[in-house]
Amino acid sequence: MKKITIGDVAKHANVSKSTVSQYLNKRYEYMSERTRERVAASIEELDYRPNIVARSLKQKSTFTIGVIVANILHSFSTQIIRAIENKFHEQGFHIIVCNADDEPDKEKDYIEMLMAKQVDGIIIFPTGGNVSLYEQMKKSAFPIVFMDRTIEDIAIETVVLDNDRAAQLAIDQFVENGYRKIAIVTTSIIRNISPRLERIQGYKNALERHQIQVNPAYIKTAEPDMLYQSLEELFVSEEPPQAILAANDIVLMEVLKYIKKHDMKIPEDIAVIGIDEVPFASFYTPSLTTISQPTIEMAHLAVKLLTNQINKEETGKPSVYRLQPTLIQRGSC
Amino acid sequence: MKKITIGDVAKHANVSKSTVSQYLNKRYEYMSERTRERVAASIEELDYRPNIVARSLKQKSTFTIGVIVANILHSFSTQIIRAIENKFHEQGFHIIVCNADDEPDKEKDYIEMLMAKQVDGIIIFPTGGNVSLYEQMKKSAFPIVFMDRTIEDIAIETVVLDNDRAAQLAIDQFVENGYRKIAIVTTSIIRNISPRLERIQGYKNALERHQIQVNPAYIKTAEPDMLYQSLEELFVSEEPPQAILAANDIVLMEVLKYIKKHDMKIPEDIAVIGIDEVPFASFYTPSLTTISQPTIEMAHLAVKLLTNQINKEETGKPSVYRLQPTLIQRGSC
DNA sequence: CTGTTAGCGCCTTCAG
DNA sequence: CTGAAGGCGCTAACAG
Repeated sequence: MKKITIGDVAKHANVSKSTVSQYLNKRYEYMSERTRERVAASIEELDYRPNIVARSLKQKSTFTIGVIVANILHSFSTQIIRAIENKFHEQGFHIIVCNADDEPDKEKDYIEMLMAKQVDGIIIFPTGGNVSLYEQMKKSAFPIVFMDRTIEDIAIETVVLDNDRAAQLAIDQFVENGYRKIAIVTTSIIRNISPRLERIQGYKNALERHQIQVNPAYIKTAEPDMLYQSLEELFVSEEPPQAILAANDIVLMEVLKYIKKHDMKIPEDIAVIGIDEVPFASFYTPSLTTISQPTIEMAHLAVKLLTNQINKEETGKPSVYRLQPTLIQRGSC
Repeated sequence: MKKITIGDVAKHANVSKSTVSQYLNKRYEYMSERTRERVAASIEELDYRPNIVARSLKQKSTFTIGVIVANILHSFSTQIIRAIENKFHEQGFHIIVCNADDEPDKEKDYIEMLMAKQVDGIIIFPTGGNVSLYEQMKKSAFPIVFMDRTIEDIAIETVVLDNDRAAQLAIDQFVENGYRKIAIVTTSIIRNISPRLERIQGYKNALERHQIQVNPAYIKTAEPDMLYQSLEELFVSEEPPQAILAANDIVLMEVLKYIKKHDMKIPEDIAVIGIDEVPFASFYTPSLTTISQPTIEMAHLAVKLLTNQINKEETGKPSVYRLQPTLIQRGSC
């Protein structure tokens, strides 16, 4: 099964390779009607398929985009990926998805691999552990946009949620419903991941605004497998909270597990709000109040920004885009 | 920002391009210690990155695999993709994921695109709508393995669940718990998608085995957005079922929505078992009994089969691999 | 041990 | 309108 090439088609159609190439690129002005038909027929007959690798080598564009997510286990990542893929597919681009697993080393490998593969651009949920690499990419004008997390002091276009506001929306909702002992729990902040920090800050800001004293014991951060223990600490304390803000979907699920295990009632024993929409929110019992991210918009914006960079369309706009979350009121608060 | 190439490195290090190439391919026997160091230094200094596209053109291998899922909305797809990605990543392969959205035309486009991109192989959840294309690929010895669905009369290696057994496990569980009026609901079978057919068949087989009459009204199939209506028909009938087998995760969620909306109690009013494990199964109230697919094993097997094909290792083994499901007993039945 | 030489398959001037 | 020629960046003989 020898691969058939443009040369074979040319021979078969009795024209030169360049004519076939013209045909492939739809430059029909450059050939007679008859030639065109002959070429078309030969392509059909030989079942010829152009080799995109060869074309890419020549044209310096692979029509492929890399997407590196920090952690694919978040439903947010999955949703964003889906939306990005849809959008790029419309434009004839493929995407390669990589999961850095929150490990800067993996992230570095992926970035280098993707660049070696000559992808036309990268959308990345940065771990934050490769600042000098980011800078280098930026300097070499490689198209890149950050998603979900901001990295300080780097002028790279970034699309994130207004995390402060997300937390405040949740706290407002709690306070409106009469809760004052409110905890927030989130996954580990040892690497200063911006959305987590910002959500905690938003939590504090909101409490202050409502003149509620911030109780440090009500702020819990831990790796996913330590979350159960953190919750235990929260609830066996002298003054357990009456409400919990789960700062992302993974935390939310851990919270729900804990609550079920200890036979507590939502919202009577404990009210909960989760940031990130989860597929079961609407039919869980009780239904779950959540703060949802505008994933589609975020994805589309990121795609747009990246596309502009690829096409070298200059934009004088600001570099960090914060999109607005929405409170979806349901039954858990 | 000119791209720097192997030639630049060669010049900088005062050696020939081929020596640099040798170095890149770790054939250090072919050069002196000093040369090696010089090359290494130059690469470092120039921040050189090999161009994989050029290499691929020469070597006829892109170290990239295409994965086309029929419908990415199924959690099963996501799980499989994750496992496939992990496995291939170990071997230095990238994967490109495509979502055919259950549309044969999209599937066709993707297959052609991936082949044009010279991927080394494809794993595909076939829609079933492109038989002649499948055959053609098979004939040209292009590495390919099917997943999740069987296609008749095509000798392509296929990894699927033992769907008959999956349904039987569920029915056995229902019957053991005293249920006899058991319904099955699944997504549309107009395109003869094998797992759906097989699950229905397994359902029938099990009922027969238990000497329960098969009631056609208890077998419902519909597109996702028509599922609600199908459930309505099921429950407003003269003799509503006491138990429902949800044949996949999407159906399960619709069932749970319906049940919640109508304030029914699980399992008192209606028992339910779902095929496919869902993330909230363990902490839903009640916890959900499910039939889980061995996703990791399935993915690894598919990867292995594909890898063998890529390496042209002949296997005389059978062509359809049916892996075993597991019943996870919880509280919904 | 190192350099020279041909391509891989395609695209793109540039003559004819 | 069509064809010849060169080159994208890298690899792989094959000489030296």
